Formats: sequence, C-alpha cells, structure tokens
Amino acid sequence: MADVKPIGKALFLREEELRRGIELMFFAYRDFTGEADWILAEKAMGRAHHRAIYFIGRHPGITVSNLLNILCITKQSLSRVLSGLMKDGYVIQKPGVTDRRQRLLFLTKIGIAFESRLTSMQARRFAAAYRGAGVDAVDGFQQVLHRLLDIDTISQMSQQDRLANE
Amino acid sequence: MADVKPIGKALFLREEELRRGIELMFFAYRDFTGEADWILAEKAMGRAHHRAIYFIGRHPGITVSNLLNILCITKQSLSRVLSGLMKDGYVIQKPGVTDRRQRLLFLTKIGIAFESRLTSMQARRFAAAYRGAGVDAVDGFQQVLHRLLDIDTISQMSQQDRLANE
DNA sequence: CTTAATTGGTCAGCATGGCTGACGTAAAAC
DNA sequence: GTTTTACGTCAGCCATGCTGACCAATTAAG
Repeated sequence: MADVKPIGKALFLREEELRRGIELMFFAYRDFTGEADWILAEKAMGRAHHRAIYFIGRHPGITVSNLLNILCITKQSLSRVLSGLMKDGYVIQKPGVTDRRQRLLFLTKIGIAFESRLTSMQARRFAAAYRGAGVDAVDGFQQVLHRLLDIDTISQMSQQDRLANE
Repeated sequence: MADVKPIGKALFLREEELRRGIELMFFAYRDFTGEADWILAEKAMGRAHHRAIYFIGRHPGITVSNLLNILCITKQSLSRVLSGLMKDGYVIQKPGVTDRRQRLLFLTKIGIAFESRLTSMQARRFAAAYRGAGVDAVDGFQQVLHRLLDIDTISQMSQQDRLANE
C-alpha cells in the first residue's frame, strides 16, 4: 500500500483514507443493524429472522430458492428460520401456480406489521442521514456502495428490480 | 432502480429510496466482508479474529479494555479470540509502562503480514470503488456513513483518531 | 498500611446461526 | 418411466455472541 499523495482535486487513495472507509463501513453497519436487534430480542428472534422477513416483505411470493440466492446461506439454515417464522405466524406458504413444487412465501398481517416496524426504524436512520448530508452526498453514497458490490451481486440486484417492477 | 427520479435538487425520501439504501448496505457489507472470509477460512479463523487483528494493527499497543470498547463484545468473547491469536503467534502482549496491570497488544511479524494481506484486499476494493465514483461521491459516501453512526460511535471514533495522532 | 477499585484472565454453560451430509417427497421435464 | 428440480428435514459440528462467577495483579484512595 503506497503512500500516494493527492494532487489538487485528485483522490486521496492513501492507506489512511482507505482505512477510514473500511472502519466507517464496520461501525455504520454495526450501528445500523444493532438498533433492530433490540426489537428482535423482544420476540426471541435474531438477524437471520430479520433478513428473511425483510426480503419476503420486499418480494411477496418469493420462492425459497430465490430467497436463498439473496441471503447466500444454505437451505438448512434458512429452513430453520422459516419454520420458526411460520410457526409463530409471521410467514405463510402458498404453492406456486405455474410450478406447484414451489412454496411461495408471504408475510401474514402480523408479519407485515412487524416488518414495517423494523424497516421504518432503519428507514428513519437513513432518512436523517440523507437529509443531513444532502442530495449530492446521497448520490455519492449510493454510487460508492454500488461499486463495492461483487459483480454477481450487481446482476442479482438488478434482477430483483426487474421482478419488483412486474 | 426506481423509476421515480428526484426533481431538481430536492431529496426524495420515499420508502423506495430508503429501502434501496438499506439493501445496498446489506449487500455491500456482505460482499466487503465475504472476500476476506475466504482467506480467514484457510487459517481456520473467523471475522472475530479479523476484527481483533485489524484494530490491533491499527492501534499498536492498544489495551484490552480499549479494544473491548471498539468491538462492543464481552471480555470473555474477546479473550477466547485473543488467546487463539497469541497461541498461533499473530499477537503478543507487553505489560503497560505506566500501568503494569494493562497488557498492551501488538501484532507479531506474521500478524502484521496477515493483517496487511487482509486489509490490502479490502483496500483494493475501496480504491477501485473510490476511483470509479470520484472525489465528490467519496465525500458523500463518507458523510452519509458518518451520519448513520450512533452518537456514541462518533465520539468513540474521534477519540481513536486522537490516540492515533499521538 | 489497609482497603477498594481497576485491568485482565478464565471456567462453565447457554443460544444463535452458520455449515455439511444424507435422506425423503412431490412435481416437472425429458 | 427415469431423471432432475424444489423443497423439507434430521443429525451433528463449529464459531461467536452471551451471562455469572471467581481469581490475580496492580493501582489508587482512605
């Protein structure tokens, strides 16, 4: 890691600046997820449940395999979480219409309410940060985050967007 | 990507935009940490080891309690990780000079090499994203991330900066 | 000097949430 | 009719959080 010096408006790609980015990611993600953990603990749930609830709420009728692709965990791990969520009445399954092997996932009323409670908390944090930083900063934020993604993730996200706009 | 675009310079804090931020954080953090996990797996280590190595490398001579404050875990959890790292020769302890109860933490030669290998991987990812996005985007990225932090974390980070500049 | 507070380690036990391997079942595809 | 796909499930392993309790060395306060 060389100690490259900035010239004029050039980028500061010194180790120090890059480490700052790494640390900001670490702390921001920790604080961003930590807030929801409190609510989840009330219901004896963890982040795994949160992620499942979030993406089922985001893509109602998502298949198990699609959810697996998003979460990048094994089906055994997901299965444990999903069975818990169904037992507790947050999630229901319906057989697929075109392919009846599929079990399409939906949030129940209380699932929707719970998802909304969790997401609105995190959304408030983002809204405050966005408002404070301004439009241009938000744009830069999203640009950089997007460029931090693996190429696989990028195509995966745009695929989801396509599904969402059907 | 949502079809609705901001008009002029006004911020659109619609749910869609906020959810996009939430998801970008999730995926970016996943990809950002996932890369290092591969290397860590070779050495039979996990993220906990990575975090400890990173912050010891960042703040050589850090005390255990300071490291605990950064990581926000219990000393029992950290102790397990630290003993492993010392057993494997990545970390050493030295008694504090002013307060001999303290055990100041340092990376060994191989600890430094390993930290550098891990960090330079992540730094490369950041450098590429930063270069692609440009100075202004990077500034916005850092601004927004900073505003996503808890107030406690903000003061903690600036405190670390002060220590680093001694 | 004695006592209390601080710094840190450690043992025991528990929960969550990843993982693998193996096996089962229903439906679709060929 | 056989094979592949989509999904569930059982059993067990590992990493990494947690709590409570207890111990040792050292420092600070009375």
